[in-house]
Amino acid sequence: MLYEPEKIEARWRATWEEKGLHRATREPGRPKYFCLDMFPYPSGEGLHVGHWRGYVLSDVWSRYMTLKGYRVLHPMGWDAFGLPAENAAIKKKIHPETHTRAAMANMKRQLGEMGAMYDWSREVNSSAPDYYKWTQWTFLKLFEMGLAYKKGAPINWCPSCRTGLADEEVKEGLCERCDSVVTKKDLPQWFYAITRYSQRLIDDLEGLDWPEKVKKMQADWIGRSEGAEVCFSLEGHPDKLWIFTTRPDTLFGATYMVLAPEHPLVEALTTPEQKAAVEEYVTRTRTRSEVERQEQKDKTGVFTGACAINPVQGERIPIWIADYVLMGYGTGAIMAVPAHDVRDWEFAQAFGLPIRQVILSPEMARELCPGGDSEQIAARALDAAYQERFPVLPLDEAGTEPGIMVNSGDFSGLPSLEGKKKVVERLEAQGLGRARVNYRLRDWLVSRQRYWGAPIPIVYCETCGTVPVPEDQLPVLLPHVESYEPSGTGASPLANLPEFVQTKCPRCGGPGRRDTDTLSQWICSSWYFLRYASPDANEVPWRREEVDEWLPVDMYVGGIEHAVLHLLYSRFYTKVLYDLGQIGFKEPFKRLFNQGMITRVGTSGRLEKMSKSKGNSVNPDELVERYGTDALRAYLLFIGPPELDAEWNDSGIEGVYRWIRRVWNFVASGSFAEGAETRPEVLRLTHRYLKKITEDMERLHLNTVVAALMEWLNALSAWKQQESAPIALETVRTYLLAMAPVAPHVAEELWAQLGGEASIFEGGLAWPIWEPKHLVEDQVELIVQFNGKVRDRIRVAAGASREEIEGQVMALEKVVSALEGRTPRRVIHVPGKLVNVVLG
RNA sequence: GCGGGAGUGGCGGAACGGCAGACGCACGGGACUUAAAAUCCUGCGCCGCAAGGCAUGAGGGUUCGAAUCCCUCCUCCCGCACCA
Repeated sequence: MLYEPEKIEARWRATWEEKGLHRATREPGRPKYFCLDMFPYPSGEGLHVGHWRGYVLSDVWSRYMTLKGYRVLHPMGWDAFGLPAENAAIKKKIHPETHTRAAMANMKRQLGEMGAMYDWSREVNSSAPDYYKWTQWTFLKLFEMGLAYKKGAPINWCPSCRTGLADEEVKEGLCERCDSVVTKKDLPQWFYAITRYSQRLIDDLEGLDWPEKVKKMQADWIGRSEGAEVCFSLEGHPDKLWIFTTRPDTLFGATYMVLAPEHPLVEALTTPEQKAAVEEYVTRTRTRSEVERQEQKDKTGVFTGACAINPVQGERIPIWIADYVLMGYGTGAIMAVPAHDVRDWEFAQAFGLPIRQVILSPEMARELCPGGDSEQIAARALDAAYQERFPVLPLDEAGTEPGIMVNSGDFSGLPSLEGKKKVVERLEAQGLGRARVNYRLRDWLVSRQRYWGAPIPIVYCETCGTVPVPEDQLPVLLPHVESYEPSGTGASPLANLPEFVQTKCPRCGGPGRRDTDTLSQWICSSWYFLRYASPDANEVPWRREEVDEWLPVDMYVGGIEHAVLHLLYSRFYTKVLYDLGQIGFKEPFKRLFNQGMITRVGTSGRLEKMSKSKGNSVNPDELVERYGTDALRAYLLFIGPPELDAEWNDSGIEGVYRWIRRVWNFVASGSFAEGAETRPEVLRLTHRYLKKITEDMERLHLNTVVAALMEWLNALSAWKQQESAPIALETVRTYLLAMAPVAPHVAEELWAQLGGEASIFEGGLAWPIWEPKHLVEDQVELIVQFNGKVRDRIRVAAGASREEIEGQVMALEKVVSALEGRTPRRVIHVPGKLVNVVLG
């Protein structure tokens, strides 16, 4: 019988579906396992083998966990609302709704052919009213908590996507989706106050079984930094100027101040003589994009004409404005210490401002006091400070390292770390400062000026103001429109629909206008994993007992591109819902796995991430037709370590296809003995590979799992050929179980051919366990080395003593001739592995 | 600039203090075939007829023993990038 995958694969998938084999069920006594893929957006271009990689990985893992006896929830759904889906539709000039429906159907067919054990009864679709009703509900919950607010501010604007963007969606000044240069635009927008969760989002990273890289990317993005706020009074002006610094120990070295050009005090402070220059600079800054700012890193700025008073020694220092100080961070103002900050140094150099050293680095201290111990160094530094030797040593760059405070009044002589605390203490006592922690994270901009999304459930009423749509009036349906292209004016396409916009105020019944923006797709995907627990719930977003049953997600598989977008937002949402008492856990994803990309040389001639637009995509449909799904699955595992990128090789799949066919022929052509395996050699072989495969599975080293399956088959084939006695059926069945997660269709078929009545996946706890007793050998081979180089090998009895073995080694012909009568300097004996004879 | 990851045959990779190159791809030789495909057997890091020597980006170090640990450097990839 020939191996013809097309004849068995569809049949088994139909059988699995009929039996409801992949339905996740509640069943007391068996532990649950939630294995989740990041849900895709329906693209119309379908899936390429790069997409398959992650899905195959999670499916192999789900099937393995099933065989280990877990009740596995492995669902799939569609991130169907939002920019990616809408842009895909616009590109094809098809209405997003029509396009999305067709794309989902095609992708669902492809996912079906993959043979993944998805529980399709739980499919979710974020663009369906019964889903986005609850997306809107989450918005209302955040609104009630005061976490959703509207503010007018210059926002990130993508002129190509014609919508506002969150900071996380801007990469190096370019739009994350379309690479256009992001500009600034003044638009009132909805924000989520994610910054209130900054510290918790950092703290809870610790317990997560995630790649360290992703945890670090999140921690860096949130960007905690400890320092102090310091109050400067202003000369001839009643207001105070608050600044944030991480280096209060350098306060004596502040030689000028800088305000962000947007700082509220700029106008009031600027003197008449400087007014024109300052206004010109402010206007210029406002029109520059992030990219322009990044390209031109030379420091620019203008003097305001005003001066501030240093709170520690009363010195007058000039106040400048410059765009290297950002309004969005800290207080939007800094004290500049050019001697100890590289940016301030550059600015001072550019504008000829004074540089005063107030920290003596350990190297300089040594130079001033050669050969001295640390006390002498400190004393010498003190001496230098008291004598007001200024600067202590000529600086040729900013010294940012900690050291000893000098030129700092009675703080001189303190190590800078201690000085930080002392300076803050004194400022606090005088009411002129306080310790303070700042975060780099900004609040999350969630409104989009686009059509294809969940409408924001808010009504504006002239008498009641901003009124949330009551829960029982949800969903606010997205109207079907003919013209859905973004306007680009900042108004969403929905603003052109009077029948949508004009409504009644839910509070007073008077005339009201609906909010016409839609919610970012990142909101739809910030809670979808909860919906899988109760996809059919109508009256609630999810049933508490079902969420408690299945969540949190035990294993989450997806690309690293979501390291700070989706994963940060989902963690925030989970914490908010926890605070609301809606769920009982604080982190959504216990374990995270980022699969590597599949790359291939594209039209550009370079090795790039696979995608249709780069002309390097490989369609799985054709490969499935030619080699079958099982071969493609196995090849995507075999291609390399799953966490690393891998280059697609067109002929690489041949190897795994041949392996599967050899398994087929091995089983189909064989006559096997009934009952258990008795020969220790075959048992040893079986358990050796079982051990290797189980251990590699646990570590997710799926490439070596496939390699071990190949080796195991090669060994069994060789054994079958050379021995007259047939191999036991049990041995073959064990092999099929071990290969089942990788190649489920062929394993299932051969299992049935060997008389299996139920599905190979139905056993529960069917994963074969390796047993140490079968691995024991009576003889072991040891390597014999001279000076660490392999020169010979010997077989010794497994229980042989050290003396026996070394005696045997010393008697070896090669050893005798190498020694030439001398005594070895040393003999290293690693039991079970080697004997290393160290010659003189 | 700062931070992280990676450099092993013609190629993908394995080993992660103890036999470097498992398992495959490609390629060479052979069997079967009228022939081809498929399949099977066999060879395959480099130098050398061989014995042997040399080999894990480069150089140093630790160790009886280093692809693996440490230091310096080079190259590539990724993240962040005026966040005070």
